[in-house]
Order: sequence, then C-alpha cells, then structure tokens
Amino acid sequence: MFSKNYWLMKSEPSTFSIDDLARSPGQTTYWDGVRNYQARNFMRDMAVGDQVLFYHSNAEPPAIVGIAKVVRTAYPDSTQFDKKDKHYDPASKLSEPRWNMVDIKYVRTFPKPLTLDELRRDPALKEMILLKKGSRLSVQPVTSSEWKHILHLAED
DNA sequence: GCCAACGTTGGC
DNA sequence: GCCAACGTTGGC
Repeated sequence: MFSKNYWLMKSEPSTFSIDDLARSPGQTTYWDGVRNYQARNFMRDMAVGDQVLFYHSNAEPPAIVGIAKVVRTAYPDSTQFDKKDKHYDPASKLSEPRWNMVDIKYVRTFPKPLTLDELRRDPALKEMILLKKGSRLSVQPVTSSEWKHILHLAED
C-alpha cells in the first residue's frame, strides 16, 4: 500500500508550473496555500527525500509532468497570517498555526507528459486516488507499485 | 448533530 | 463557461 515515500501534488500551471519550479532559486519552492485538512495531514507525513509526482491541473491537457522531491518537512504556512494574502485564515493563531507547507525541489521533467486520459486508460492505475471519481485532493499518497508503473510509462 | 447553503476544485 | 462532486460553515 502507501509506503509514505511517494506523493502526488497538483498545481495549476497558470499559477505555478513545473517550469516555474525548475527556474526557482535553487530549483526549490515552498508549497503554500493548502487549505484542506486531508492534504495538510499528508504534507505533515512527508519526510526529506520523499518523491513527488508533479501534476498540472486545470491544464490542457491535465497531466503528470515530472518529479520533485521533499527537501524540508512541514512548517507553518506564513500566508495564513497575511491579511492581504488570498489564503489568509483569520481563525488560525500564531501560537497554534493551522496550516503547513513543505519545500520541494525540482528533479526532472518527463520527456512527454502523462495525460489524465492516458492514465485513466491504464488498468494498473485504476486505484490511484487521482483517478477516483470526484477526487479533488491536491496532495495525495501514491503506492510504490503505482510509482514504479508511472516511471516506467514516463520512459517510453 | 443535522443539513441547507455556500464556496472551491477541476475536468470537460 | 458549465457544473458535478466535495468540504466547510453556521443556523437550528
């Protein structure tokens, strides 16, 4: 099942794409703005070195586009305290921050994006959280067999 | 504790 | 732009 070493994170490329990550200072960024408890809890489970599938949502086409890795474990997301930020949370206390972020670093971009359509047609991936009807989780675990299968697809 | 209303996500 | 699915909020 979930080994807690593999994850998938969604981002809208119009907001932050894998190219943006590759161009970031140190090819590293903080993953802010997660405001869903389940997604947050998964981020709290992340360890340095864990690997992450980078998924482009609201994209044409939606696809897994590459790999990143965790370089810093969960710490308070500063945007929750910033009144001017879109993700400001007035209910969160400095002494007890509600939301976390992690830092991730670019690893590589797949030669060809693995589209949602292509993933859906693959029987080996039918249990992936990403592909479940109505699934909107922006941070989710990936099993080691799913991970291996996806990397294999990415090599073709 | 229920559930209607609302806001968001994200594929299409 | 539409809308189904989902999560959260708040009145009761």
